[in-house]
Amino acid sequence: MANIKDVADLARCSIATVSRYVNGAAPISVEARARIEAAIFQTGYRPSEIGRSLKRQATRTLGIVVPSLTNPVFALSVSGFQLAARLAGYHVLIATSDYDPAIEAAAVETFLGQSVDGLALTVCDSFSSPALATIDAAGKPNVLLFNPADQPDRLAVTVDNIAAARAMTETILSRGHRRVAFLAGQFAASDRSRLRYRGYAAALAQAGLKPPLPLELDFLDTTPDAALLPLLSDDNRPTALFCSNDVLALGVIGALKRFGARVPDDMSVVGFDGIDLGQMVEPTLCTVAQPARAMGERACEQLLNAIRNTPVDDPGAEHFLDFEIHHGGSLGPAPLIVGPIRPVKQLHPYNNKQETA
Amino acid sequence: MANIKDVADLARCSIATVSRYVNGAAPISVEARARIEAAIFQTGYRPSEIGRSLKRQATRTLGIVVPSLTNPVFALSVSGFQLAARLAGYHVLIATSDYDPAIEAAAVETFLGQSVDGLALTVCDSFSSPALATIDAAGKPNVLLFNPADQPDRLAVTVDNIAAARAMTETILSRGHRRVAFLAGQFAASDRSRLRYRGYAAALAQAGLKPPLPLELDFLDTTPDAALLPLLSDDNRPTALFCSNDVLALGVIGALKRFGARVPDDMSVVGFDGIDLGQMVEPTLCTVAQPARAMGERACEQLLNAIRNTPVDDPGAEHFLDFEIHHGGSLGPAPLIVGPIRPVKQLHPYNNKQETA
DNA sequence: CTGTTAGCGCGTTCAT
DNA sequence: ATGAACGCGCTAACAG
Repeated sequence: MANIKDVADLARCSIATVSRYVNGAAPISVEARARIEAAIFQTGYRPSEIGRSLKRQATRTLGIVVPSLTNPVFALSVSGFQLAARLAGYHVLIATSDYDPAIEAAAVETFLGQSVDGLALTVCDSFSSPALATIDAAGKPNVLLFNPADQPDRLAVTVDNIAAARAMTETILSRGHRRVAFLAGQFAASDRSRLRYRGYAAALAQAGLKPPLPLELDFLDTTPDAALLPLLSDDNRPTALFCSNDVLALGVIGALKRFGARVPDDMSVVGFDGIDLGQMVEPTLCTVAQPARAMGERACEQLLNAIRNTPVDDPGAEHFLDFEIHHGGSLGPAPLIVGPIRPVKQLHPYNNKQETA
Repeated sequence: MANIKDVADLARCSIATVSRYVNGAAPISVEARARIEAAIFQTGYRPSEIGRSLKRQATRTLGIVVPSLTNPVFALSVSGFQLAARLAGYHVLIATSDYDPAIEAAAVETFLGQSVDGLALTVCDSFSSPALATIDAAGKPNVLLFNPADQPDRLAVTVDNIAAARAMTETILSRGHRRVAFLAGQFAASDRSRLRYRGYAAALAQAGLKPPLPLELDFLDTTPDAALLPLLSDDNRPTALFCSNDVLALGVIGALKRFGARVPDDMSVVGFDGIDLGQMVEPTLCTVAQPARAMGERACEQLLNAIRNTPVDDPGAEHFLDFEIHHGGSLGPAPLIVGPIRPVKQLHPYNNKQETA
């Protein structure tokens, strides 16, 4: 790989002149300019960002850590973050934590070692995050994405999860449902899930109903069928299920269909996130949508402000974006007669390899 | 941010000793070791990867560019790539091209400037990719992911798209279908789509059928409903639709349901990719599954081999992984009576904002 | 307009 | 076992 000296030698000038040309930092004589251009073309020279970073003491690189890339809501937020970063001339390093605080912390260590200029992260629990502590100790600009702010001066881009879940629960209740269960995928590992449960519980309480405990479904490689069975086969089964995210909700709807239950006639199901695929299925998924892409973009802007120390009206405040209730077909009126739901087909895992071609 | 000299001063030793301690490169006296450890703890010192990279002339960083992160098949492959890289002690830079060859090329420029040690990429068309040309010119180790190899000595991790599409088409034909259409999302911008069409066309031809031209559906912010109308409302409409990817297939199934058509009774639909969500909906999506996560991992391994110049039995060969036909419920037998399909509801876009909370 | 030089953080060679 | 010194690629301050 050619370096600046190779170009300078070939162009018969000093490296300073080449640098000035590359950065447009000062006027260059036409002859020198021509020789430099030729030399750059000949050598295929490309300035080394790592050399630049060393000198500049800044990398123009941001880090972002999310629980996973396979949940569309995170993929979308990363996408927005990346776009905003690129428009501002920044690069992005991405890490996934797999909902593990230890991996979170390791990713942060990595990023600090890489000298990123700032860091966005969606952690499991912002109030007890070793990763966040590490960043603070290092004094790196940072912003939370989806998580609530754990300190008054913490930057955070999120929606009001409690209010959102409360609004959604009220919507469910308005359709006549009185037995509503809350299902969570990663309850222990997600402060969002817990906030949403609080909103749900508050709405139920206000309606004079006693909120049941959340049902935690930790299904990864299998269907949620087995875990749902006790809940569904009860004589006093719920008539509506509030799932803490859309991926979970779609899985639950699949299970219900396999059980021979109709959605929403026999059981209503709602989700949270507003992923695109929820609007592509029938019935469409009733959910509370977060503007995930915009949130990623906003997080990036906030972070860049912090890095550049841009004065803002309301520094270090929690940044709430609006959510939207999507009235999909998966939420219907409470059924008049309710019976237990039991499997009619044999349970089977998702990844059923039925034939190899 | 503390640097190695700060630590050395505090520990009353030279930077060389600190370096040796940090890298475990040579034995250190117990007293010095203790002082260094204390100093590191006190200062919060973290070795600068950028300093190391400058010295080492290698960054232990890989780049990967994919069309988008919001298509689960790419998100999954990136996830696998990332995992394999981390296990090998490498970091990963990710870029998305949005199916634009110019952005692809720009991403490659960026990565080269960042001095990544190697590059994995899913390009629009490997046979006419400026990005690929740039990498070759720079002599950077690289591997194609999902794309076919454009040269004999190109590393590529893919499935045999032609054979896969052919097998799937034969499966469709075996159910009695005689009019099968091919729908592509990004036909022009995806060499995979075109290969799959070739496999499809070959299977039809072998069955004595004339393959119709592919129908290109470039729907991003709207439903495919309008674009499908001419095809579906024809008296001689197809009885099965081969979609070039799963996201497209799910969108098409949604459109059919909105039209009041039943899948698979009135129309069969199959996809390509094998995304998880395809198995969560009812009917489950019949598709040919690629091991996307494993492909990402394999691509990473191949790339690392190339970087380390590991001798391999079959260097620079196209690397085919096995695909699998997933027999989902969306493929049924050809209907006995076939009538045109026309909309029963009003068309509406996906992102119908029905209420704001 | 151009060249010389110092120094960013680090690993390493060569002494000791 | 330890330290001094160089250089990786680059930019900026200074000198001309």
